[in-house]
Amino acid sequence: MPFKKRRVKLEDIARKLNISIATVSRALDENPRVKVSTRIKVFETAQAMGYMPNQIAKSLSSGKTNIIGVIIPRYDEPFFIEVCRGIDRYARNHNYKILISSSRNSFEFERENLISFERGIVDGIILSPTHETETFTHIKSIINKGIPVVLFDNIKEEVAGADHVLIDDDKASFSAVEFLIKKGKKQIAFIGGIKEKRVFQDRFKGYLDAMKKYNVTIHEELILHCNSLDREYEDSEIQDFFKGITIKPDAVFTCTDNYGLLTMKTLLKMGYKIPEEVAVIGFGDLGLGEVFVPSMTCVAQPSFEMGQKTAELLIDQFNEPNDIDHHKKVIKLKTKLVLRDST
Amino acid sequence: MPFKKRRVKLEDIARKLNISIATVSRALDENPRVKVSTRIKVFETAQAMGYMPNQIAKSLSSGKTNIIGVIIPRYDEPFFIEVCRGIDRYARNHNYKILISSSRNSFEFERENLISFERGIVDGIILSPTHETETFTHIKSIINKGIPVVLFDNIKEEVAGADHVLIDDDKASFSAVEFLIKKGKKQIAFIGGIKEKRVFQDRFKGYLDAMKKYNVTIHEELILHCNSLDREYEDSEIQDFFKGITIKPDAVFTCTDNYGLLTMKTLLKMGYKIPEEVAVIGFGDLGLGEVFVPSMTCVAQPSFEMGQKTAELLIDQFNEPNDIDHHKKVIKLKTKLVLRDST
DNA sequence: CTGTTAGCGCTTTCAA
DNA sequence: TTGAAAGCGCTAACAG
Repeated sequence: MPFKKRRVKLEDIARKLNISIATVSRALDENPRVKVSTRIKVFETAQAMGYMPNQIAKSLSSGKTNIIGVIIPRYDEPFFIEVCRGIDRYARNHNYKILISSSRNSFEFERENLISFERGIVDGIILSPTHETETFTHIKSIINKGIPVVLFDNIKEEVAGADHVLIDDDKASFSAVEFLIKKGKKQIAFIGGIKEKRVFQDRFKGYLDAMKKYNVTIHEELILHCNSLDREYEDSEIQDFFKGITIKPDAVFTCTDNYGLLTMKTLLKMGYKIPEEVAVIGFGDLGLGEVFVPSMTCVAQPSFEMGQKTAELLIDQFNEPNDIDHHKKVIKLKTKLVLRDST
Repeated sequence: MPFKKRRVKLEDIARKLNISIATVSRALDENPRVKVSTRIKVFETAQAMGYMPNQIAKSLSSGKTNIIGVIIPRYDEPFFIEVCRGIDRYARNHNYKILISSSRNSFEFERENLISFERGIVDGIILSPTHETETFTHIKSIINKGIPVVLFDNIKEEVAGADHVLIDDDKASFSAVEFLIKKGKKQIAFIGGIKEKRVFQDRFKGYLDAMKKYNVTIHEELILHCNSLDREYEDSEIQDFFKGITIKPDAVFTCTDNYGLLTMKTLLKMGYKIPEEVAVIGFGDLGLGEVFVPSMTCVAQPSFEMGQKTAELLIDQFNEPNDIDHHKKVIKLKTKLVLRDST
């Protein structure tokens, strides 16, 4: 147990000033019912004595911690960090801090994190479910206890009582593939992520829909659903894929920035010219696409805004009447295709 | 104020079982002084009633929150995120959570964050000072209050009472530049970051030392200290630099991964062949260097380990005797040069 | 405008 | 082995 010097507390100020603790508390709260002169005296004394309020005591007594719990599937995914940055920005502007936990792509960790938040340390929770998350009772149970929840990104099921923030994955990938088709591409490969993840299912659907709508032949061989949860394996999975195909793709639509970059890397190494022989599109647009040579065309996802929006919805819930039972908003944010040199 | 269903508390369990709150508390604590049979009864009842301890009340009463405060200069720097991941991993394994704040490269924010942590919400603090941070009284003041602090990365001054974790920036860049020199490079450019930042000063020193030691001419023209705190500007700063020089570099040593990538991008666009005409080295090795074509040689910084180490030192401080006054450890972690296609 | 007092939910002596 | 009761530091209802 670390040594802590005894902290100055309200009582100390009160005693020194010969007034009550309550008055000190009110004064520091800038409560107008306190005489200005006392208020000033209190402030000065507090300052002089180096008073620092005890947030824990405040929280216990007020029932509010001003902390927002955030659970993301992983840290090493720029998308999630960017969302966190957005959450943090909005939260701080509204006097909240954020406590981030990673579920490490595991449903079990997700549950544990949620439960640990249930111990009263956060006022509300923002969560992006893992690909493993099939049931939502753990989330519903939290909501039932009256703890506000907002979900974002990978949502498999509507959870009554929780707001959702997402993008239209389906439409976003449809548009991207449509763009490739209109450019005259015929052999369009698809590189997606874990099949269990809703966002990847939707992006795949968008791809299929576009292909069908324009009567472009879909080659099973040109479709890859990456299974990797790890950067390293993604790399070899994609390399193996391209080495194994017999049809030469003239375009590749990929479901993350990283897949897009790895695809470009692999294709360049195999001697393809980008974009002359093959076009590549990434998904996310979290910065790297711009640096790569050639720079990568991307579906831009408004990650920072997504974070801000989730925080906004959560904080709104804090201030809402107690309509826990039927409360639910679904917000779809707009994506756009950012054209660069890879297409 | 969000609606919260009344939570089950110790008192409820106590009443139902006709025992005292104290016994319930002890039972749940697995205190051996409680009869096994009561302990079991308590556990079962708690479970059945859906009891969840109130962490805030526990903290108030125990004086421990089991939360570690982390202050980093920015979120959108993979290095810091990777360090946080390391901190998180170690912390969680030891039953701590982390509360991350960004100082957004501002000394003022750094101070504010620190002060807000001083309100008793964290048991200790891990901090990486911004480039603006010249004085350390804000940190010392925290330490004086008995709150354990560990610093990492950009440390300008020894702060009595705080452990430090860093790498040997000087030596790391010396070795990298030495490597270039031994490869026969003569016109070695240097791209560093904000001059105010200690780590960049050291990396610059390493460059200079290596150049001098091997009697390689240092061309002022080939030296750039980026001033940007923002990704976008870094890009144009580096582009402008290379467009402005009259001496053709045959190697570029850069002080971050991003500078390295931007350098490669710029040089490739200008028609340079990498590594035939010019070699490039990055600093950090946080993943992107591997994907780029050509892949980038990097000074690999053990970021995750750095995070783990800081967390370890902090938690050690929690358990140490109260030798606040003269306590100080400086840990230097090893870097290595990871060779890839850009050299 | 200010003081008294009763909590907030849990831990921890001190007694029994 | 258990219970009673005094805090932890602050808030807020109530009284004056």
